[in-house]
Amino acid sequence: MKKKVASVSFDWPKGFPNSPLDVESFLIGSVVTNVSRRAKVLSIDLDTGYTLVIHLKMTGQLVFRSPNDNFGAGHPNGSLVGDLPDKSTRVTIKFSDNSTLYFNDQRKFGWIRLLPTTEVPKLDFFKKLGPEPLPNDFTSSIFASRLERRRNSNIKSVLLDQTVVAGVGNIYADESLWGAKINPNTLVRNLSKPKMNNLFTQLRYVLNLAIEKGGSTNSNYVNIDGKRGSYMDFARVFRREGLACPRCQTTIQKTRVAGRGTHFCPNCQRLVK
DNA sequence: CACTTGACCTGTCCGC
DNA sequence: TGCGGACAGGTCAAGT
Repeated sequence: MKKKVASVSFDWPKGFPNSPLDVESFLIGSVVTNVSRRAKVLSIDLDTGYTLVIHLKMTGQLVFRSPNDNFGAGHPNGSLVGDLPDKSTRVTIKFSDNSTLYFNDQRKFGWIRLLPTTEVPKLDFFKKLGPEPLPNDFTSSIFASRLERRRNSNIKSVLLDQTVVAGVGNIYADESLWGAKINPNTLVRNLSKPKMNNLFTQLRYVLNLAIEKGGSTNSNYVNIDGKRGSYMDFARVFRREGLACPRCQTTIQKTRVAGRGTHFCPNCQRLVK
């Protein structure tokens, strides 16, 4: 159904950084023409030639409700998110059919920008962004050559580098390194070609599994219906420190690599120099 | 230039 | 029970 913006409210000036001052007059009356994703960024195109660009960061939520929806916590279809707006709601966009889009963000790291559609690809982030990992034209040799751009860094931080490959975050970095039996501290220059190929396969496996499971609700993440994702139930190392490695039963450890919590099996994922 | 660290924010958990 | 501090994850600015 056609979604036409009827009203916009936001309690939080930083929610629209670098956007036209009069966000409301730009948005009201505009009609959504397309919704897309690139890396961890969402884009909602409008028929006015403007686009809402959204990043949820860690605790952001984008939840859509129709007037008759009842997805509250006590409901059989219960979601992580109850009645909205709640105290983490930063932006509310109401449509002419009385449906509503809520942008919630507990920690306020996320943002929404309103930009001319033609300006979106010119954002520095998009210009530097690496390829999407899942399309068929992304091959293991392309992956390997992009890793080589940072030969002297540890593989964990390179996986997290959005200019190398788009969209890989902390959870799926740890999970794919476990799958490929690679220690997170391994320098890229010490990774053999077979290991890189293995990592390529494991990364795509983990991402596809996560999509199938609706993502990872480590804390706040929910889908557009406000429902949590279940990948964490299938995680093999992430947040499983102190538990047995599913492959060899060795106790999983947690350390810090690239400034992030990092989980690995000290037996399966030995450091190769 | 390549690479690492700190800031951004708030809620939760842990120890005293 | 209260309170301080560590911690969580994604990106960018600032530092080495």
